Amino acid sequence: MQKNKTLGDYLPFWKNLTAEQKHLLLSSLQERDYGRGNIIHSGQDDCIGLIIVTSGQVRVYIVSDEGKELTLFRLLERDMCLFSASCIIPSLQFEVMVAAETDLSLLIIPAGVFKALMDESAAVANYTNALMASHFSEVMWLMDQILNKKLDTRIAAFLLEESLLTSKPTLKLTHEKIANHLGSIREVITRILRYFQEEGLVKLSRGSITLVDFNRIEALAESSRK
Amino acid sequence: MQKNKTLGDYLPFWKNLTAEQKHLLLSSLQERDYGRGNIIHSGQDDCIGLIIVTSGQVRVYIVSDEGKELTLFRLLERDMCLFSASCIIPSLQFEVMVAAETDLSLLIIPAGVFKALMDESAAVANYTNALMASHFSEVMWLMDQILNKKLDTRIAAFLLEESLLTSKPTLKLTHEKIANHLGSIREVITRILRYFQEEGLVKLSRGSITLVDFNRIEALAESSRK
DNA sequence: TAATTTTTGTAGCAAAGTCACGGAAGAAAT
DNA sequence: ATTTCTTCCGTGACTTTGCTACAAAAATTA
Repeated sequence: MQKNKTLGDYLPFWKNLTAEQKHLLLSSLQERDYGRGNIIHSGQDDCIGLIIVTSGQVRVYIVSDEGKELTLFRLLERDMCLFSASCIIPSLQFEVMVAAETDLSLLIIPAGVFKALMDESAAVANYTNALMASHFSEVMWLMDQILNKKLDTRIAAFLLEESLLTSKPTLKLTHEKIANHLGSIREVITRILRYFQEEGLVKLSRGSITLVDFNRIEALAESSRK
Repeated sequence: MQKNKTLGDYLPFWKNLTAEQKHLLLSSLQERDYGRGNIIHSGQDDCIGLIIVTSGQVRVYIVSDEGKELTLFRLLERDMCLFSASCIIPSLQFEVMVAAETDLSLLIIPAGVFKALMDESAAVANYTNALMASHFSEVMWLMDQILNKKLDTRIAAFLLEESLLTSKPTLKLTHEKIANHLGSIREVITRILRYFQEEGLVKLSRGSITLVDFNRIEALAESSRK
């Protein structure tokens, strides 16, 4: 890969860097591939660095003491994430998991290198700011969903999102996985999907869900989105 | 007030500023007082600037479409908050409310001034970063509470926090206000407080709650804190 | 004192989470 | 090909929390 060209493409602050800084970034930059399901980052101590998704799909989520999960957001191509470099921002005090949802490739800027750049360059620091703010905004949106929306609408929205990501009407998903995304539990998802099926919205079978009546699913999801 | 001395005291990045920057800050700095219950900041458009609490107590919270509230965190003396200056970080895309919980005094750094400093100074930008990260961390802690803890333990913890803040065992609080803090609803709070009273944890009367059995309240709250 | 507002109580139902178990579908092993 | 095993799903009974609606009690104001 032509790292030089690529990086300038990914990083809005690239043009504000000195030649030395660019060189430092390029020479320390790592490329790494992960297989579907692999953990990229786990908890506070882990600090591989800032990641940039070049292909594939990443899931950022939290896990409670009892093992209940909740997806905070996903990263697609060109997205970046700070949480895998939480050690460079000491006041970021919470545990997140970052995992590969598909086979994927990342660029990794080592934590130490990025920290150095942040300390030197206001442009880098401000970009970091914007990045964290956008993650923060997604989490606040999620907070509103959890507190104020009914689960059926959230499931409907999630199913649509999935079929959009995979471009298929049939999703290879277990009820458990849906529960893990939405911060709910398997039994409740089963219950509601069953109801969806009775209503003719979806067709269920072991390990897969086929969206049948897109319009009505969308109508349901709408009331969660607004 | 000796603004000079004070500001250097409040802002960790003060020593990294140039003389001009210090002057800019000092000359633009505002001092403002708010009465208990006043709204300091409301929603996206409002952008008075970065606030520093010099005395009193601030509540930062969100309000849903249906009017349900949830306290994100509080600010005490010496605390700072970015949300009243969300316009300087365009990717901060959510609506928060900031209100005076007691009579209080603030220092206000106008948004434009702070933005200019952030753009010039990596130290300021990085401090902003740290500030946002610590707010973010508090919200993530809250997310865990909401998703994974039972309401009775959250109420117990909240009552203790209140009695710590006011240094009194009798709290002047309505059930409604507690609900607004915890993102719940009045009836449920009433129900659980009633149960607390039956168990001899608290003594209730209109508009006030007296903590009776601190030990058992703490024991309950413990299971939410860990 | 009467009228009004605020706060609390309560009942009944709905939604979501928890617990416990069983059974079915598919994969792996023999 | 049959058995074993694992993963996934279905279900019922129960708890917790939220929602709706209404009423009573306490404080405030007129």
